[in-house]
Amino acid sequence: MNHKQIESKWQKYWEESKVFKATNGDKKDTYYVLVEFPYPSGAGLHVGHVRSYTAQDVIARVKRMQGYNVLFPMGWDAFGAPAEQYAIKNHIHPKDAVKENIKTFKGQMKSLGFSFDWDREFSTTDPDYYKWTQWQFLQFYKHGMAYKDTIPVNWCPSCKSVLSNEDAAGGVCERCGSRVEQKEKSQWMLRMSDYAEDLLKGLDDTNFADRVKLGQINWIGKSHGVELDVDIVGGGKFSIFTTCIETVYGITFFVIAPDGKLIKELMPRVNNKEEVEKYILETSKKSNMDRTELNKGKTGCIVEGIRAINPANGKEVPVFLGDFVLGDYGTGAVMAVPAHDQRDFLYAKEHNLDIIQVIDGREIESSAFEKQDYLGKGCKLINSEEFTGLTVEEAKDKITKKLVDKKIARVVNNYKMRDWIFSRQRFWGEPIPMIYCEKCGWVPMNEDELPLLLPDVTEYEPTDDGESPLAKITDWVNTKCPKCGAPAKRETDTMPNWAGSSWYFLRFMDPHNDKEFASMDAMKYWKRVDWYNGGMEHTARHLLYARFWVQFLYNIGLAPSKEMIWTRVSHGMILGSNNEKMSKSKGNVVNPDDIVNTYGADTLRVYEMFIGDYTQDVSWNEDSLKGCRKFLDRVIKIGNSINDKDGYSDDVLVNKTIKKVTNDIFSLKYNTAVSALMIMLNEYEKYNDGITKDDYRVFLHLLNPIAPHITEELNEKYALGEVLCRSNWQEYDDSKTISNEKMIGVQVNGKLRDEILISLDEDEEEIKKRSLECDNVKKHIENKEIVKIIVVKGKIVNIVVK
RNA sequence: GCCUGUGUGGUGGAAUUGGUAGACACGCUGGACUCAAAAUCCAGUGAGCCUAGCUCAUGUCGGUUCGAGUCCGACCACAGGUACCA
Repeated sequence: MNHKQIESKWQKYWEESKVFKATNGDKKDTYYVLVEFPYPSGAGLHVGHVRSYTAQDVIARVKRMQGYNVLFPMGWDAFGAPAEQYAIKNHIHPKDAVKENIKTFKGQMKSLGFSFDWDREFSTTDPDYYKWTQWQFLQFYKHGMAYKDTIPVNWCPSCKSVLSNEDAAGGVCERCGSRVEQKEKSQWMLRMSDYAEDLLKGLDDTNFADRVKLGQINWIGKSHGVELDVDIVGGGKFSIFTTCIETVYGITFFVIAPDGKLIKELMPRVNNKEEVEKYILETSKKSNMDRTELNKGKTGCIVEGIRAINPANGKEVPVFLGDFVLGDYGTGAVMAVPAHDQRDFLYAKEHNLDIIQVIDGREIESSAFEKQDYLGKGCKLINSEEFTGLTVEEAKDKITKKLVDKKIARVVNNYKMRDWIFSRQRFWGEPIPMIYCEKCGWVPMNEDELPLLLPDVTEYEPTDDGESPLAKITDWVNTKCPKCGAPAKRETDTMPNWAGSSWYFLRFMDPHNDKEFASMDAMKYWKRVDWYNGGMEHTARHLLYARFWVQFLYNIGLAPSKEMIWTRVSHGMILGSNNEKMSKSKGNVVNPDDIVNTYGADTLRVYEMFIGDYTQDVSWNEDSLKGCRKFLDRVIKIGNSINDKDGYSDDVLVNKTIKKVTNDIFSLKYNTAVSALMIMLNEYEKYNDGITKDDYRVFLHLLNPIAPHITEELNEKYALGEVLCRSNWQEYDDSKTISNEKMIGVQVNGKLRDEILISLDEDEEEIKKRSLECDNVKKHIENKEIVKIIVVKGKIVNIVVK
């Protein structure tokens, strides 16, 4: 059989008959299968894409056959740096490059037979789409959720350009190799930290895999502790946050962030201004990498003239600057207890500061006695006035209560998750629809003027001072203030790549709506994404952004529920045959087109499902691929052995396989679903007088979601029944999934010695008796006392002897 | 360092969740067909030994149990994420 012919025949049928079209309002139950829409790069579809798309396609196809109205859409996440880089190099408008790439991707996807509803396709770069991304940004702004702030960004002094964290990996500019510095820049921010608690709680209303939930929980990084006010000698105060209030009597100094607001306020009172300012400058030149990797916990500088009072015991201690304290986490200041925190310990040693032990348990000569070592071990406090002698756990409560009662402390939660930096100094992104007026400040564009289109230009390089390329286009930048009409300027930053992908799944529910981003009716109809698949690398950030976006829309009445993604699963990567990530430079890239040409789309699909555990990484293996082609050839061949009998040749085999394939598909065990089908075929091949039409039909049907072309063709060729993709999924009779007879093992003292054939309704005493009669069992129990005989129904017999 | 995941034949991987370890497939070996090769088909394939059988085997060392790849404790290795988060 010619796979190319068959594939194009059925692909044409699916396209023309619109079997995969999802209609809003259909009375059937809905099921929304989503796979992360790809970034259409110039390299074309990767075999890794094929893995997850096939898996989701299988789910979508089975759900359709099970009678659901299935939404299985596809689109393009096409804004972002790679297209812009390509445009800079080749002087092509990114829009044109994207168009080309989409064409390639779409062709490749069609050649693989994915059952997407192409009528709902869109790209994040379509003005009809990004109009609504901009509109939603305006809602964030209008609800006080978007604000401008000056924050440090990665800056390459030689390229004169702002770099993303990815481009500044290792503290070095990816393009020129210079050291990256931190530069203050005014950026749009979204108040995501306001949603930290809701994002944490919302996880209970999802069915995400545990490792995905954990990823989210860790990223949000909640810690429970105490915020404590600290008086400064001579007036004034600041606050610190701690999770270890039990160590408060061990404070020997405080450390404040060099990049925080506090030191700026204190500056007039500082005696060693020069030294302090030098240290602040040094810190600003370091990237985050330098701050964390180099001189761990040791650099710092005393702030002379400022001394603070330990609120627990009134003792006066010095204040330092240290770049390990971050200006934007907690309060930007910490209490230092060198006896019980390793970082404080190193700092104290470096700067010759006192170390006071307050928790008993072990000596602290060479390292700090930290909370992971003393918590829950019944350790007691020392050197802590009235709290001395209490256990750590008791002291935690009592010290907190005392300080809270004195109104100098508050019990609070802190989160690692920060606000979302929403500005990029790039050309190829959604323009932020804000206008700056000298008189009125930042003014949002009128909603009815959206979309704010990206201008057509030929230069995409950022400006010398790190502004977006849009800043150079004065025609575009200069406009009028929507409020007062005075001359004003547009925001020239664009949105991050994450913006468009934070709500695309809602748009798929109602993709052609020109009145709203999606109607409430459409969103209520589809309810949620039932099954979402994507890469592990997106389970933290993308998923968090998307959930935040939905929760915000829900809170302002524009989404039907707070969590709109139910199940989220992640696939493992496909590595090259040398077990390394596929990349051009390593020469281990496999192009799916070549495989489809040589072996056929069905072979590639079967192979990618069979290759191994779906959630784990696997490496490419051409030999194994050939084995899958061989399997399909045997599927074709066995059609020649159809006899004219009715029914199934083996009821148990059929029912068992239907059950296994169905269950495995919905528990991500595609590999064992395929193997169950291989076993079924192996059995069929053993029949002396061929297989029945029913045997063949049920087999083809079960294989259909994975290998849709060849199975439809064979089903048609032998006139076995209705087109498979329109047929009801096979049901099984659970009572027929197990045969009445079974071979079970007979053990003596846990070691297998023989086997007996039993029937499932056989009496236990009878089984015991027959077990003892086995020749090999007799040998092993000879001259021994039988202690007991354990019979596990339908599984095993174990004879315990002494 | 911390978090997460993974360690099973020559290879990819199974194992009904504590019950016959190695399903299924690849590879390899032998055979059939062929002038020959490819393709296809058949048989074998964890290691070892005193080979009707026995012993050892799921990263290492202990433990629980009639019985452990699976549970518990300690450790080792690899991969990914994260990083001075107070």
